[in-house]
Amino acid sequence: MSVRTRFAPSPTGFLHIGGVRTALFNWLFARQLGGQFLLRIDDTDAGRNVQEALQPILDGFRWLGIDWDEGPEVGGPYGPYYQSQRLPQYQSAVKVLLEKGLAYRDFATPEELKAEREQAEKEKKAFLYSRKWMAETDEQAARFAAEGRQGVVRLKIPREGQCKFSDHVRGECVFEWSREQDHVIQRADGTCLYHLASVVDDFDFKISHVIRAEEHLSNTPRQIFILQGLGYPQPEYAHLPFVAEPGSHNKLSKRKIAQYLKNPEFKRLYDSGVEIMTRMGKGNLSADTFNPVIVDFYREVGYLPSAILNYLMLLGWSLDDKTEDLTVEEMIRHFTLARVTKAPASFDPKKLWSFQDRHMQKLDVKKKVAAMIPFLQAAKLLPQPVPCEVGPKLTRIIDAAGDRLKVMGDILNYSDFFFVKEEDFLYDETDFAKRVSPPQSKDLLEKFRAVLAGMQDFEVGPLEEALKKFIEAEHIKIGDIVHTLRVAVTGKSVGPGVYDCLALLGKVVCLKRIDKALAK
RNA sequence: GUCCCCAUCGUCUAGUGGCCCAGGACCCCGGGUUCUCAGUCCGGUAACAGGGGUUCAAAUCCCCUUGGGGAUACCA
Repeated sequence: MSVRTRFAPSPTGFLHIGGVRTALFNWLFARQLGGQFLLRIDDTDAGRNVQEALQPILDGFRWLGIDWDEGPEVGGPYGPYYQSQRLPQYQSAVKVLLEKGLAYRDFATPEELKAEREQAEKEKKAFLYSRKWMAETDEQAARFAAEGRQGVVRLKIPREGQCKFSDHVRGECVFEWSREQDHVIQRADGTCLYHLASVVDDFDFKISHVIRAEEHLSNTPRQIFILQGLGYPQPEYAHLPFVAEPGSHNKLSKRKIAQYLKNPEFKRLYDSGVEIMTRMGKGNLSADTFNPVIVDFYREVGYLPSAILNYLMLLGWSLDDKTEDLTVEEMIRHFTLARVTKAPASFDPKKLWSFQDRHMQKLDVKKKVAAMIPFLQAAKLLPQPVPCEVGPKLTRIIDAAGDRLKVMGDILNYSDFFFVKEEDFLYDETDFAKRVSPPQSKDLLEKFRAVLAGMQDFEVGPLEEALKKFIEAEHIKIGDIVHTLRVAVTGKSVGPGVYDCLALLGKVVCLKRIDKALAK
């Protein structure tokens, strides 16, 4: 039988980082074994705008390179893949269970149930429904209905014995049937509940391995009861520990974003993203849709999908005692359920940052150029379409900026002065006051301007040579002139090497800006 | 409350009875290199939750305690 795994997002409007980790493990597992990975949409209670709320999730997966063989937008032989469109399948499964006596119609009111529950609590006993309003025959049902009661369908869970199953992460699991409730599988209005739907879907989609978050571990017995009742084969199970909040073992939640922003490291990551967005004129952001718990954040700011995947993979999984960096191909090759950790792992923004850093360092310049152009365009530093001479120039700029570019959006921090029109060129006032304003700085700048003006070959090598000669002649240290020079031509004190800046700016622009600085 | 799961540096982890007075990575702290920043190089701090067993030997096995999480919904 071929390996088939699935991930079942509900259309919430955004892709959560913890969900990606679960999806990633499913995807890696299927890809390694040459199987299929599919997406099923849990939209049973979402109502309208499903498509709208689903789009960011699909976009997120596509951006990350997690592709699905069956599901929304790609279809597949076992569809529909939306739970909201599968009610007939669920209802016929309920009918089978009813016919086999493995489920029953129940007419208890919520109040009656609540009373039983409270009674059990008072006696410090585990609650177990008395089945007082259980209708096993049509007559009983009719009698209850005549009283105006609404009927639901419940599972008739055995009250003795054990449910045993094996889990790839947890090992052998044993649960007492007597601890299970007679869970409702169908509401009075005929709609069905998650556990039933999930089991039916997994069977219809021929899912071989159910790889999901550990919160479903204790739901597994009731699902096994359903699938056995339906005569389905049992899939393999693997329950993954969840991704926890930064610095705690609580499950990472999209609702607690405000709280996470109080974490300094999380905040820093967030702020760096906001800064880049602001430069692109997208500054008015809501933390509900733009923050480091949501995948869109990383796409917008220009992270590398491979870095995120690499980080997420090592959250609850390891290859050995030293391997950290893996390409996507290596992830697929090495992944194994047996090496998944049992304890929850907390999300560490700084560590993610360090993966991004290393993946970026290994990335080919050509790819950086292609990826950074849209950022420059969004910040209105480059026109659309891009003039052909920009390619080589941008390549040199990116080379010069080197490892300073941590994310694609960083190009805006290191290259604006290369692209800005002369009339829009501005100085950072603090840097200018410190590095250019002092009279001795201006003197040196003026003298060095003359040297630059006399140069023919305005390239890195000759520029460096000229500057070295200059400091020797003036009996100064390199630091006495280089900072002044940098601020004069780039407007700020931080950036690529000065010789690179000078050469890339070109003689005309450099002289113009030095004059502007001297006149200021 | 009841049932189930989990527990190694601040964080992610290696460790499946002797190779571990516990290894790697991130962070942090020193120092070298460099025109700034970034990077890079060298070095450092830092953990087996606690208590009982079992064993010649325990981070590793067992029990208890503690702490955290999950399930107990006509949520998914």
